[in-house]
Amino acid sequence: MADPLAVLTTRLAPAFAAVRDAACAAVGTDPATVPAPPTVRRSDRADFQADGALALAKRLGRNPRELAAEVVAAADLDDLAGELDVAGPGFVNITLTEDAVVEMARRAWADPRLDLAAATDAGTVVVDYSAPNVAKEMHVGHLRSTVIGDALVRVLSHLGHHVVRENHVGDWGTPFGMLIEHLVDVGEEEAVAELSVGDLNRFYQDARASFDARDEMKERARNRVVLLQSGDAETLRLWTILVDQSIGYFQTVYDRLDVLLTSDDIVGESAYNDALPGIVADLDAQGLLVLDGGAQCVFPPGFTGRDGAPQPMIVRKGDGGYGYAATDLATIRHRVDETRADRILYVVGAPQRDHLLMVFAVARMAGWLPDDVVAEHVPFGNMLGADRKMFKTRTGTSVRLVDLLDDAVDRAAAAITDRNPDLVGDEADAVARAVGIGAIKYADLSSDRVKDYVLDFDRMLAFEGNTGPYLQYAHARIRSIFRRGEVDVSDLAGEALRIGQPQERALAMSLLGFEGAVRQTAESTQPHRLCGYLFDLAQTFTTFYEACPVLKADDPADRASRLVLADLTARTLATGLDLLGIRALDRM
RNA sequence: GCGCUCGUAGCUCAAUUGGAUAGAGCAUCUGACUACGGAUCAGAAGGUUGGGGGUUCGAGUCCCUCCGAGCGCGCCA
Repeated sequence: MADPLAVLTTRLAPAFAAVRDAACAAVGTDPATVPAPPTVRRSDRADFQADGALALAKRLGRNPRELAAEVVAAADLDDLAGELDVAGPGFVNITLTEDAVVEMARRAWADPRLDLAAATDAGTVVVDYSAPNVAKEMHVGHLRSTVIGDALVRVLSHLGHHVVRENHVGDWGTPFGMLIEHLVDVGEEEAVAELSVGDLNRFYQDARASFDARDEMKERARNRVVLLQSGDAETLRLWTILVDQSIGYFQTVYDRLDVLLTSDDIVGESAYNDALPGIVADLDAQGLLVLDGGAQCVFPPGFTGRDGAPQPMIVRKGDGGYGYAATDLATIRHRVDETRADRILYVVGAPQRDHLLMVFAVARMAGWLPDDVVAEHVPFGNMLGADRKMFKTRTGTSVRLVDLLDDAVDRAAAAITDRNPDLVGDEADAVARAVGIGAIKYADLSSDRVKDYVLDFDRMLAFEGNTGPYLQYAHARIRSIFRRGEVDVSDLAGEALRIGQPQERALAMSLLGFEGAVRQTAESTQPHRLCGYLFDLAQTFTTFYEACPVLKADDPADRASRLVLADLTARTLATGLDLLGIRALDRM
């Protein structure tokens, strides 16, 4: 394992346990009730610090420095670290030996996976994300769910989890009466032509306008919904046209976005239709169903509404139709019983929080969501315009996602011809796409997802600062070293690694942080952690590169060692970018 | 009215989930190098973490309370 955090945690655990046991024996406390994790973290004062003695001292009413000293005496880290120090109120400071750093970095370099260990608790994780609506344009709101979900899928997969992607597209409900009737009005060929080129906004708005303007249309739409729900063959055929055309269009967006989603991942709301009566029946059988105001509801405890009254979750509406809560419950049931999920992530906007918590609560009450299955809302904030309000066009409509992507790629293309005129033709186009799309995605991933963020093309496309282009540039620059030096990486296999210079050591230490960053990203479901790590790594590399000549090193052994560090840096950046769904470039 | 989320340098954001002296990038200022990709590096300056109180060895982080912004709260999904 190339993760010093994990290694040190494992190696220090016995010492902390021994100190805990002795201290407990002295005061007659049951050691089993006193946890004693070392809690190792990076430190400014040393390579790492172990904080465990502080918590232990508090729990047992002891002097933390004393306990820390006992830990130091009991610990055996001679092969990894020099002298351990007790510092401050009771930290144990740890500095790795040069040999230990070299050994771990070498192992990472020699391994295609960068020596990143698989998760010990690998299980099945369902990630529910993207979820556009049939016959409706994808807008910037879908960007966040799609991009964040995709990054989490990649990170979890890389850690060895069995990840099941699910795109819960909105392909059912009352709007389809209106949409199908509009399809009939414009004619199938015309509608297909409109939808296949991705003009979903116009189709939907025309349908809406027609619906709003004509009572006759409202009547037809109502009847059509009934036909749809009763399984009328002709209606289903028309509905399928809408669904297929939309899914085809969504796929073109996913391909442009470089996300993993395919049509195989689509499990529309309609897929659960047959399960809905059973949901209601089973809730009723369990005595959880309450008829209230004509609707069939469940009242999970702890949820209150406007006037402090209990908040209902409507599973079946007064008109007999099923609410989306019913579909969500059926979805959970399926994911637990059939998919055998251990963890279910919902990458859904923050406003849905209460709804999802209620669904989870009801699913637990009904026994469909066992205690050992984790259901987690992964909320995110809004993309805002320059005015700090919801990102909209001047006319107040939502911005088409594809227009946003076009804009980013155009700007990236301009920036690239400006900076590197040698890059032309297909390669220039490919680079512009990778940089433009990467910039958008990185901007979305690099700040804490629960917060709103302001869309700013100039900033996200800047080649300085915590941006996608900066990381892509850092990678390309390293690759150019190998091109210019005509270095064959495989020739470096037997070379010793040297980290005598502080910048060399700092780079090696940064490289060893990769596994921890990936793991932390998975646990917190916060991709910005990985972004922050990669940015720090890139900065550490440029500092190294400035101070330590690589191709021009005086000593051939230094040159070889630095090439290894450079190659490992490039591969770590490339792997990290890949986990974010962003392309690494060899030239730009 | 109730609830949720957010508030950190002039600007855009971090802070390993309660750890040591709150860190980066823009922008500003001072230096370095006739450049292994200058799309650079070294450094300076910039903070009462919205205000106030509390919890403890230790708080940007947890609790209470104000202020401000956004979003939810029965038959749309």
